[in-house]
Amino acid sequence: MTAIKESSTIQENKQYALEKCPVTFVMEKIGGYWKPIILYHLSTGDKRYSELKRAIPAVTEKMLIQHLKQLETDGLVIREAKPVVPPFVTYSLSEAGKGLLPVIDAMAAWAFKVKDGVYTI
Amino acid sequence: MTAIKESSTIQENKQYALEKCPVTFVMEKIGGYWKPIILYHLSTGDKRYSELKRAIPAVTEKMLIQHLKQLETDGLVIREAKPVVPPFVTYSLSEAGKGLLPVIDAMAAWAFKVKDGVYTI
DNA sequence: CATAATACATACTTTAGGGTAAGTACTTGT
DNA sequence: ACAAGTACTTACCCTAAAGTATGTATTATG
Repeated sequence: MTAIKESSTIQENKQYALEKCPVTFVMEKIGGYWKPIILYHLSTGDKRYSELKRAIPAVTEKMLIQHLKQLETDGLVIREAKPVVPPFVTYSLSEAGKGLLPVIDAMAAWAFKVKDGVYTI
Repeated sequence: MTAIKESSTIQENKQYALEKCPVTFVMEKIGGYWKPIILYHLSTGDKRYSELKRAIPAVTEKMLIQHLKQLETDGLVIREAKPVVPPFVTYSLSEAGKGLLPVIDAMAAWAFKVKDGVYTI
């Protein structure tokens, strides 16, 4: 249990995020490098833990499970475990998680436009 | 100039991002805590540096200027400086930057839905 | 009996990013 | 002569996040 320094700008900010700036609020939930990528891979349907691992080879197991737990805690993904051995766990998007798909889709659309040279960056 | 360790998963990943995952590619450009917030504040029109500072009180000057420079380098914002004293510098979205507005808008729309209780998270 | 498969957990180390504080340049106003 | 305003810059420190490596439970299978 690592104590959080109260004077961290970002941490203090998080308390008031929704009131102050909607984008800040979203960044609390899906900020960080891996979360949007996980959501993107779940957007095409339920995935087992091991399927996500294969779909995102660059992520370490620690990061994957950590972010899945956070996304679950934040109510964006749903974890379902069948009581079998070996374990069978699937992750899927909740309604709130599905509500974020326009964000993910807009990201993908922009990336493809860049790829196609629509924008010169 | 701080050397980047080659063995960082995220750093290595960045080389191949666009090929592998469009969302990863976008996260390279607007990932991090402050960038989407900056874009959000620029979405309503050009802003002077000092206006941005006032609009985002929680950000430190170092972070603000650092991210503005990165966004400029990435071709998402345009910096225009009038050669006057005191300095008069305005930041605005480039075409590519404007292309990201659907992403920002989708974020804001989701946040307001959460606020209105459309989703239970 | 040992290995494989799945879905994690945990201890420890490293690093990238963020925070603090101070300084710079140039001119106008008092 | 000194402060005030604007848009930065730079040096140093600290922490949160990410990476590495190993361990756990359970059962089927050779």
